[in-house]
Amino acid sequence: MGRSPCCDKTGLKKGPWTQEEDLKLTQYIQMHGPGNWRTLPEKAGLQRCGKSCRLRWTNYLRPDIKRGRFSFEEEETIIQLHSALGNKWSTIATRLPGRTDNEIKNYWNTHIRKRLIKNGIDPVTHHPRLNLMDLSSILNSASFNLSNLLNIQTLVNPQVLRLATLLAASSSSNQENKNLFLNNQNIPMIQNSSEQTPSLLVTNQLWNDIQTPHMQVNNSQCFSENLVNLNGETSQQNLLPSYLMDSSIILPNYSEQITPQASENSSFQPSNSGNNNNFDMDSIFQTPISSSTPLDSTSMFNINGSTTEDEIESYCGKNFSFEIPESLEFDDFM
DNA sequence: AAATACAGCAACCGCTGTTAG
DNA sequence: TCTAACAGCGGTTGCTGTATT
Repeated sequence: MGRSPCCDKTGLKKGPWTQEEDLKLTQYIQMHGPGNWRTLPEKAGLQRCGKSCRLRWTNYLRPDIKRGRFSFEEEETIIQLHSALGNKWSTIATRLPGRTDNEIKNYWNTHIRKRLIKNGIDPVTHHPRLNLMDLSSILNSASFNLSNLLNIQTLVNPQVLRLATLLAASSSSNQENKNLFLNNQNIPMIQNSSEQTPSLLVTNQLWNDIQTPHMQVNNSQCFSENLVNLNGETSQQNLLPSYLMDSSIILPNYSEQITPQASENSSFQPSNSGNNNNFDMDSIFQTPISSSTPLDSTSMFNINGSTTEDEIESYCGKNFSFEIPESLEFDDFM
């Protein structure tokens, strides 16, 4: 140990650089080249620590630095690389000539990240985000029997059911439920966020949404996008995470089955219209404005472990949250 | 016009890995 | 092999300009 920051030395200046300091540093490096940062300040006549000089040079004064607004191509590259690499800003910077890691990091945090969040995209995983109010706690309850839920597939939308089983398996300590889930659904367990395989989900639609944040998501079509991979190939895919997908499940056309009566009823309950196979997505994926129970961020299940209030609010948005009345008894379904 | 909130960004902090003596 | 300095990296802070009330 015993490594105290060089800036701890008394008499060394901190804070914003002046033009005079920039000039001194630039002139010195032009004559002697960068490096030897420890001795550089004294030789250059600067009351700065070497680290501060190095940062000033690498992030601002270097002649090959490109300043100004990020282009479409640059922003697209950042999103793609971040999707694959995560917060490896220095690595990302090597793919953007003239841009520093610090500049890219700042641009990500102040622009791209916010817009992704606003549009319901997790800036960490680059997947659409889901907030399932209280569902996980219900599924975690001791009285909850997963096998019963798995038997109501004719009543409930298969994808919703799938999500429910996923949550049950990922959050429950009940190994029996986990095994049951795996055997019935044949999809991988949700991964720890730190172990996630880097994903690449940059879409034309996403770019449009970033540019014009007015995304109106239809529940029945919000996950169908034109995907563009690094090779420039385009394909029609579902934006749901792979663990929520199952080619064996044929999704009904909800847009043709929604009835005004059902849409007005935001409670999670089966339709009484005779055909129980018809399930109203709107009745599930809606948080009624008139709800007397305000959304409680602490009760929202967050797959990706995001923490900030504004993110929670944004992700929940109007797109993908639903309310389950406290009075709901799953046994009533059976 | 003043106060406040917000956004953007430069700079700092602290940690880790590398290198030289 | 050990130690200290260097260099790099990612996260965070705080200043400044702008927008809003």
